[in-house]
Amino acid sequence: MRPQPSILHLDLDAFFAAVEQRDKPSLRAKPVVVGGLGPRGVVATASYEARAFGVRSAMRMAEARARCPHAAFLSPRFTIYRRTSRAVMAALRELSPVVEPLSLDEAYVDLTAGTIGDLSPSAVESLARDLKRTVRRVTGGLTASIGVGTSKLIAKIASDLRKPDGLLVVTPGAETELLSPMPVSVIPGVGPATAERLRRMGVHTVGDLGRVGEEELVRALGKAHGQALARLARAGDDRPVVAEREAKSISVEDTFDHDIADPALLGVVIERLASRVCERLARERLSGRTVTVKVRLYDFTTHTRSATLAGPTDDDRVITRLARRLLSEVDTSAGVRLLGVGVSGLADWVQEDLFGALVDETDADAEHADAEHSETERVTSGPVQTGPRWVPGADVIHRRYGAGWVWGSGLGRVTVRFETATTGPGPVRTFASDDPELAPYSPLTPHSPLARTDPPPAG
DNA sequence: TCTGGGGTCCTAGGACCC
DNA sequence: TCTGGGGTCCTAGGACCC
Repeated sequence: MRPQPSILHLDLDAFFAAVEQRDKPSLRAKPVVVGGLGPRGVVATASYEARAFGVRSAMRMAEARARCPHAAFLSPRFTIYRRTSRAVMAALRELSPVVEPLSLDEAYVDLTAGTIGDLSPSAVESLARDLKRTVRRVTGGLTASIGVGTSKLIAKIASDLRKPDGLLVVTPGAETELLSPMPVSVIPGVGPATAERLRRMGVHTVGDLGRVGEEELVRALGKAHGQALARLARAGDDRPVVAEREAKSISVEDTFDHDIADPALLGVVIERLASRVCERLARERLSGRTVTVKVRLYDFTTHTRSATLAGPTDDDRVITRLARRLLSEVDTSAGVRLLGVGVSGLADWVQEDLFGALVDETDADAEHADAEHSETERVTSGPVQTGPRWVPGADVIHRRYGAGWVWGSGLGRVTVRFETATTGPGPVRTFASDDPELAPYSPLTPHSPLARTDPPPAG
């Protein structure tokens, strides 16, 4: 536990709906519901005026319409929300560089990392008041709720307690008193399933939870969850605020207005989803090793199928082909409600089509290449850079495969094909990962013709 | 016409290696 | 050949969050 209330949690009130009300004055003080407008849409955010009619996040849109027919129903404009969110996050970074966004409308700030000298409760409260004014200014009028305390748990619960447009600083030492009468569901991580299990153990409040032994919680909820809850229940939370967490996966999914059973149509859809994932990979200069297909059937049962390549890729053809194969492993004949494609095992390189040659049906060495990248073969220990590239000034395309060698780990092999535009594919050669002949092609070698593929910046 | 879309983290079993 | 433990990786599913 920290000695001072130095963790701040900020939450923008009814964020999506508030942005819409800001941009469309006619909607101000009126019920606004933002979410999917299709037959299977759900509510993303309801303005407080709509909440008065019982409209809630994650509620089916049909039900929201029934409860509040006169509300404005809007589909989300994420580009605008992102822009507004960036302005708020920038304002938070003025307080302290250690800002951990949890979503577009929420973030933690570690005030000890900033230049604020006085972290007494009264000083922090006045700082938070200023911050609310700043948020209002940089967002064009949006309100935020702020909680401050000695831990993430306390700060988050505190910001919830005074919503909307609220502010609560929890004095050090007052944490247990605040928490113990509250229902266990206030603890982030205690959802319906956990709450039900706890209820059956006779645990309703955080106070009850604090009286249960850790061993019993671990037995009931598993090691990680049990241990975490045992600590949190006693307000023992020393989790740090972590700025700049790297993405672990990228995914795209679509729920269809009507179930799809036609295999040809499903094939088209999976290709489109794979392409969208690849666009995002390219935009964020990432590539990944594991492709996952998600299939939600007509009855809401959900299945995933995944496969891991020997090395990372962002190649549309490779990902699409794999996604199609994974989809074929699921029985979709009774109708599919949702399809998704995701990529994980992300590598932080500008990646090109690893194993791209495999999808080239005219590839004379396809068989060889297939053996080379057998999906069960484990060769990669780190990011690799691969793919066909033009070498400036030379009439040659190099394709490189393999793994580990970029880091000199010696775990993998590297296969290089030399092709020329006039003679077509040349022989494939396999090198040991540490073969000095490869050095000129390493992305880590300065001036390597293969090190970068993007054009130099203009001007 | 019940139940979005984007994520994170955990668990459990099996493969595989030492 | 058997037993066995530890560690890591992979896969599938589930809980949870906003």
